[in-house]
This record gives sequence, C-alpha cells and structure tokens, in this order.
Amino acid sequence: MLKISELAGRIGLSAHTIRFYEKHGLIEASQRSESGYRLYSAADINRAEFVKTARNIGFSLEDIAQLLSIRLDRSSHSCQEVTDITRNKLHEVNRKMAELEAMQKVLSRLLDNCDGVLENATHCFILEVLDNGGLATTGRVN
Amino acid sequence: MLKISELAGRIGLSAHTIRFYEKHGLIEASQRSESGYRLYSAADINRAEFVKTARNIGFSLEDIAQLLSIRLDRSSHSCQEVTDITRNKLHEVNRKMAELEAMQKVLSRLLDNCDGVLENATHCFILEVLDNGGLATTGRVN
DNA sequence: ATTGGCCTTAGAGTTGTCTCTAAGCTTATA
DNA sequence: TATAAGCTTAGAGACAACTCTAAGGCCAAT
Repeated sequence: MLKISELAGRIGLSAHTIRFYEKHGLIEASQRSESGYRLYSAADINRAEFVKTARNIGFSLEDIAQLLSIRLDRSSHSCQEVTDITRNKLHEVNRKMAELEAMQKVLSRLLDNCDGVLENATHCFILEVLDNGGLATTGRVN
Repeated sequence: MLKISELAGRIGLSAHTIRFYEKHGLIEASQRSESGYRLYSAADINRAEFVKTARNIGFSLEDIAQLLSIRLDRSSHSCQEVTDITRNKLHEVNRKMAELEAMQKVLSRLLDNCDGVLENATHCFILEVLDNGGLATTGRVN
C-alpha cells in the first residue's frame, strides 16, 4: 500500500494532481489509514498508471473517465466504444494540426518575405501585411 | 463614424469581444457620442482590422498588443522586433505541431492494431496498451 | 407614448487542467 | 521531545480568450 506521495513519485504526478484526479473520479484509494491517509493498492496503482498513460497519449480527463468505466467492466462494453473515443480524439488532433499548419504557413511566409534587418519599422513587411488584411492569396508572394 | 455593432459587423467580431479587446488595450474608440456611445473613426477601424487579421493568423492578444505598439510608432522600433515576435510564434506553433504529431502517430497506431469489432471489450487492444504503459517502442507493433 | 433594439458599465461565468493555500493533524527522525 | 516532513480538507487562484448578465439609459419607428 502506497501513500499519496509514493504513488505520485511512482507515476510522475504531483500529490495535488492525484487528489484533483480523484475529485474527478479518475483515481481512487481503496483504503484509508487510521489517520485518514490515502492508501493505494496494486489495483489502484494500475488504474493510476492507466490514467497517466492515457493522459500522456493526450486523452482528455473526460475521455479517460469513459475509458475507465469501460475498463472497469470490459465484458459489458464493446471494443467499438473504445475505438470511437480514440477515433474522435484522432479527428480532434487532425483538426488542430490543420489549424496549426495554416498558421505555420502564414508565419513562415511572413518571415521569408521580411528581411528583418531594417533599422526601423516604417516599412516593415509584416506590419504591412497585417495592415492590409493578410497575405494576398492572388498573386504570388513567394 | 461607426457604432460598436457596426464595427462588429464590419470586422466579424461581436460587440462583446470588441469591448473585451478594448479593456485589454487592443481596440479603441477615439470618440464618444453625447450619450456615451463608442464611435469608431477610420483609423480606429484600421486598427481593429489589424487586430482581427493578426488574430486570424494566430497571434495571441499579448503578441498583438506588442505589434500594435510598434505599429503606433514604427520609426522608433526596429523591424527585427516584429520578426522576433513572428519567429517566436512560429516556434510555438512548431512545438505544438510536434506534440500533435506524436499524438497522431500513437492514436493511429492504436486504431490500426485494433479491429474494433469485438462484441465486448475483454480483449480490447487499446485498453491493453493503456494498461501496459503505452505502445511498446521495442519490437514492432505494426 | 410605447415598443424594441441598441448602447452603457462592472463584474461574474465558462472551459480544462491543474496549482496552491490555510489551518490543522500524523508520522518519522534526531 | 522537538522539529520537520507529510498528510488531510475545502476552497481559491491561474491561464486564455472569450461570453454573458443585470440594470439601466438612448433612439428610431409606429
């Protein structure tokens, strides 16, 4: 049986975060010591590690709550529920990537077209683009 | 001179958001009507459009505040200050992209290896990976 | 004159994920 | 036995960028 900071050290979360996860139903201590300290069993530790792994992958706390409830009673859930959660997450990631890629393109184009060595910014290319509503999409900028 | 909702319609922000931006020093109404309504001049509108464009590109409100102060007095700022802000943003975007790419890889690998049609989740590949601390990096999973 | 839609302000609420604090009890070490 | 380190709780605070509310004044049209 581990105490909270032992569990924390073991899985790489702070004790604060573990209590926070507990408040949200993700991690639990199946026992308490006489003085009220949380005590984590092997099963509790496994569960905590599951949570940490899922968090590392990028699942939200809400996703993880769902995955945990499936894990708790695997036989009454389908594998598809799990793949759905995973697929949704992947779609979300793809959406964000697309957004970031768009930003990346604009930012690098701005930098490519600005020598950035002018002593003052009276004719700064980037400011001009911002003033003109963005990079022209007609006509090459490259 | 535009009133707030006219400006809002013109640049595609809500009046709420414009007031919020004003509170943060990004947009200002150089005049008020007798009854206290905000009135936006051509210069105010340009500034608001600058803000909107920068926001569309993905700059944070804090970035924009800096860009605006350069724009306000271009001659006493260097072009490099602008490129620095832009470069920092690009680095931030690149960092986030790398994170998302990692997530993307893991998620697609999870999905690739799970047929996801099992009636129940007793042997769900994804749950097993989560239970075992993540995808093995040694040994092929593909 | 009344209605409805716009405007004002200060300030609270939202989302997600922590992060920290205060006040007080417990346990281990010197 | 004294001290430090660790534990408990409820609840506040942080961050970004909004989003909304309440309570009230203003203005144009019917």
